[in-house]
Amino acid sequence: MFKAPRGTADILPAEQPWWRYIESQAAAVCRLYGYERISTPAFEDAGLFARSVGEGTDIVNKEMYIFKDRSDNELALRPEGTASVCRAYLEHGMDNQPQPVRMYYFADIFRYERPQAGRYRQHHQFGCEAIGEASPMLDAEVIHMALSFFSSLGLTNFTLQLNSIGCRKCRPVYLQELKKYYQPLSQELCEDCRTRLGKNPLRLLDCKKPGCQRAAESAPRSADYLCEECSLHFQSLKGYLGDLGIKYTLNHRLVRGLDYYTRTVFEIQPLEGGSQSALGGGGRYDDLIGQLGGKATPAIGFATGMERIVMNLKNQGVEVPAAEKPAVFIACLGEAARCEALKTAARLREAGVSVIVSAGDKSLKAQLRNANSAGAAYVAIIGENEVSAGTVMLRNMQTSEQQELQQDDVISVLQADKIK
RNA sequence: GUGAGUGUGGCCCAGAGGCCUAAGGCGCCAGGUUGUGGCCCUGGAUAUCGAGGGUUCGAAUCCCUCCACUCACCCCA
Repeated sequence: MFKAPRGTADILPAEQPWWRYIESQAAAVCRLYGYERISTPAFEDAGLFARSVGEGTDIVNKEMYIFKDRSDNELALRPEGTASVCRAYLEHGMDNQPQPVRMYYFADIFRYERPQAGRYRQHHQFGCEAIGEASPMLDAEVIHMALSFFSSLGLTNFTLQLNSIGCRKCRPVYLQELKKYYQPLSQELCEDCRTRLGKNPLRLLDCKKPGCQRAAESAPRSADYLCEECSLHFQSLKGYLGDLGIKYTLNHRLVRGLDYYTRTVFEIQPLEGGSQSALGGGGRYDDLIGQLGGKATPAIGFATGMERIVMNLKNQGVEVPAAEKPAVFIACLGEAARCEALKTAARLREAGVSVIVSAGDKSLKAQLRNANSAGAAYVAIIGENEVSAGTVMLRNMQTSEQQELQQDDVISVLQADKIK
């Protein structure tokens, strides 16, 4: 027997209400903020991710699904969403549109990792990007949007972690300081961190090993080394957030694992969370479009993992709208009735009524049982009597009342009961 | 990649060497008189006890190998 590949999951009908709920809330929030949907391919030129996410990151190093197609193109299933949106921005000359261009997406994301709670090899992200404007207003907008999305879902108990990691100008200075600080401590660091010290010192800060944690405590903070512009940007962002009544926690150890981030980085974490805590995260990536061959174009984005949202909704006992039940279940007895059932169903559906037709050859009792477990509001019974009279027996499953009706009267009864 | 735990019908699970030709619950199917659901009652189907090998007179139960899943680390959504 075949099984879904490791780290992938079927989202069964019973799970769909959560997904529908999340998707519709997301789309509603995006409408409120003027973001338009974009869909990009599930795979791209592998180089796109190597160049944007960064050669030194775990995502590119060990988590990408890379493959060659039959023409020897090196492709990768997307390990994140931002790179593709930026590629599309450039490819379609969106820099000619009024800036910033605001877009959102739902995307399947693929990363070759060992699965565990809240982590999958294929997962789904909802994200948004605002490309073409450097103002901290936009940072505030994206953060506000992310938070109001979670609130609109009914999630409480999460925090906003905020940091600024500077830009091309000031970050090198900071990294020097960081190295200077860590060098003498290198004996106390874990093996990974010792290599990070040379390759990607920012990552030293979010190592969870106790020794490294201690070292990180009193490490220099990026926010203290920002250049004039970055500092101003960060100050105004904090000001805007304050004005909007958004509470945040400054977290100098929040650095994020993708290389393209500049200035603002943020993460949203549930208060009582397992280890895969991040509900969502994002930040500014002012150099990325340039790195991909466009002109210098500032941008900021945010993404959230839908599986983790579902997890949190369940943990917090949030109720989501139930799946719609069929309005009418048609039960039929005998060959002549079967034909009549199909015709009746067609008529009802034309009127916009949802109908399940009982198929096969079951007893009326069995058909009613099926109707009950389908949650149908009404059952239309068509047997020999009804066929010859040209009627149906319409049974209200709630009240157990039933009446024999002319075909044409069925719809008006349903409408009177506001059933669709 | 590393470490730990688990693997019994569609699902939850009992079972700890012979009483297991594997229990129970949920679900599914059928019946409880002729064309009527939800509750209740009765009956039924569905398990080569993850796979392979070994120990033993005898293994779901012990040992080995493999596989899968879960959780954790790394990192993140």
